Amino acid sequence: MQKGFAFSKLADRLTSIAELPENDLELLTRMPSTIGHFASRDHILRKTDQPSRCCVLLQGYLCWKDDNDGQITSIHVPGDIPDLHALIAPRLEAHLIALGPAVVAFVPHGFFQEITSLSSGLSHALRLLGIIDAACLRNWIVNLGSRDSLTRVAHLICEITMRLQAVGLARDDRFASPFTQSDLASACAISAVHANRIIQDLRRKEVLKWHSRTITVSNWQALTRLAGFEPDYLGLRNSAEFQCRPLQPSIIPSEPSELSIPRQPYS
Amino acid sequence: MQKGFAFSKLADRLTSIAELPENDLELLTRMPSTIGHFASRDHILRKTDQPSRCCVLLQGYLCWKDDNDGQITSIHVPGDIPDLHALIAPRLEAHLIALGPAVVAFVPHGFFQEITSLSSGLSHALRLLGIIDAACLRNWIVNLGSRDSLTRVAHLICEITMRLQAVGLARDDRFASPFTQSDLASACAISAVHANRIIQDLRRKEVLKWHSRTITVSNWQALTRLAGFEPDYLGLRNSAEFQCRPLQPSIIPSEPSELSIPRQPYS
DNA sequence: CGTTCTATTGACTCGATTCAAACTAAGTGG
DNA sequence: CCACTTAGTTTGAATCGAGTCAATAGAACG
Repeated sequence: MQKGFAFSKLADRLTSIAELPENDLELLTRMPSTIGHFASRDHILRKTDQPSRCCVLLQGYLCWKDDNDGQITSIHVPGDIPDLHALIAPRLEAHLIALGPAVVAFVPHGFFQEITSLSSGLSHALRLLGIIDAACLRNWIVNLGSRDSLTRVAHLICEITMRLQAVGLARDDRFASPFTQSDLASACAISAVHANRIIQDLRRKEVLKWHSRTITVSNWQALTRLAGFEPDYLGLRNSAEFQCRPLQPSIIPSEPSELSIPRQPYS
Repeated sequence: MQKGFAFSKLADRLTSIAELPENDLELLTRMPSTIGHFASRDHILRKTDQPSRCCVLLQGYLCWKDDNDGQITSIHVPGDIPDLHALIAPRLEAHLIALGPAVVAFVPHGFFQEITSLSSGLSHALRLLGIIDAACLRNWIVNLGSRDSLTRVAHLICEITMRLQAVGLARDDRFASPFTQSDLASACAISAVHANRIIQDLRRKEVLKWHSRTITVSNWQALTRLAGFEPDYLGLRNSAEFQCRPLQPSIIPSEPSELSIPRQPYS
């Protein structure tokens, strides 16, 4: 992993939602971090932990999973800081778990407190990050509450795709899906059996392919229409760039990029 | 409405989640506000608004309601600031609507920015407010995702009861319920018909009464057990006080208090 | 090369929705 | 103060989406 990768993934994420001057990016480069590699299902944080560091996700996926009934309440992609709120409220409400192999940069709380006091721009961007997380939760409530299971799954895939693209991944509408259909089911609050049937349905409708731990969105327009996906809530500055992309993603049949499918030094 | 009521409701709420020194409370007394009275179903904020003031709820209930499918994503009780996030991100994702008659104090964004810079304690408390809101959303995702409809309704009533009590209302386990069964259904993502059957079931189980726009929790223990209610996520400093209350709330058959059932100057 | 995890399929069951109708309470205006 | 209107609640019957159970097929892993 190249030097400075930890900070640059976070910088990608922050600039996707807020304009940051050079000064602020310069501040980010000083981010101290310890890199952690995790295998699928590993616990990054347990409900009982009282962390003094934040997790900046660099590769792979993490999720918050409810202790009691295994409901996944949010899924995180590279650049996210799933436990940013622990800066203010040290109590955790769920487990933070790796969905597939993941690389995490642990950054001391103190660093964020420092840059918050040094730069109003970064302070604003970090708060925005928290607010957008909440907006995602609200959107997910609408999904679970008001949409049928086909729509839910389609919507989740839309969201993940766009969030990956916001940090420079999945540019060709392909991305690693190391999570299982059961994981998907836990997120969408449906049974694993039903999740499987939904995915088959999406395949039959020719909007996506899901093979060998890779999802390929073959018809973005149809998928978003099916999902009723309106990405405003993601708060992306340049979301139009993705929405209005050409139908055929790329002519060159590229391999899934290095960044979307993490090399697996742990397997 | 007595002078200073606006600030004191917010003070009640903030002290329910954080310890605040006298200085900070003194700062709150200077809160400038414009009082607004709303009838049931009134829109306090529309999705398209770009407010420059926050809403501090003084009496009644507000909810965020999704534009497209009417899903209620959160319910707010007196002391709450439903649109606190608009301080950072001016874009709204839903409508803010009155569930029953409501009284709101509009407070300029500038005031919160000011007290945030003046007092680290208030800054912390306000951020905590936002984080607890998010924790409620997460909890609600678990509810919609993993629990059956009886449990959902029971859980919502538990949550509202405890949040009211945190700001000094519903002390006797009774509170105004000006919302309709359809509102409840929109929150719990069930049909209105089914909501009605659930409520009848809860009545039959003798855990609550719902008559003449008032809900009476007649068996708190049974209701929380039924709901699997674990109120940690509400972040209340003194939640044990409520959890361990005696089974029989109060001997004196009191009228619902003035504060829980707003007088209705608009009818 | 067997073990284990994941994906797939079919049959049955059940919770919840929908539709429709009746009933009740709460305004509104003559 | 009563007739009329409207909003909300209650009930029953038919239907459907999704869950559960159970068994098999396939992929990944040590």
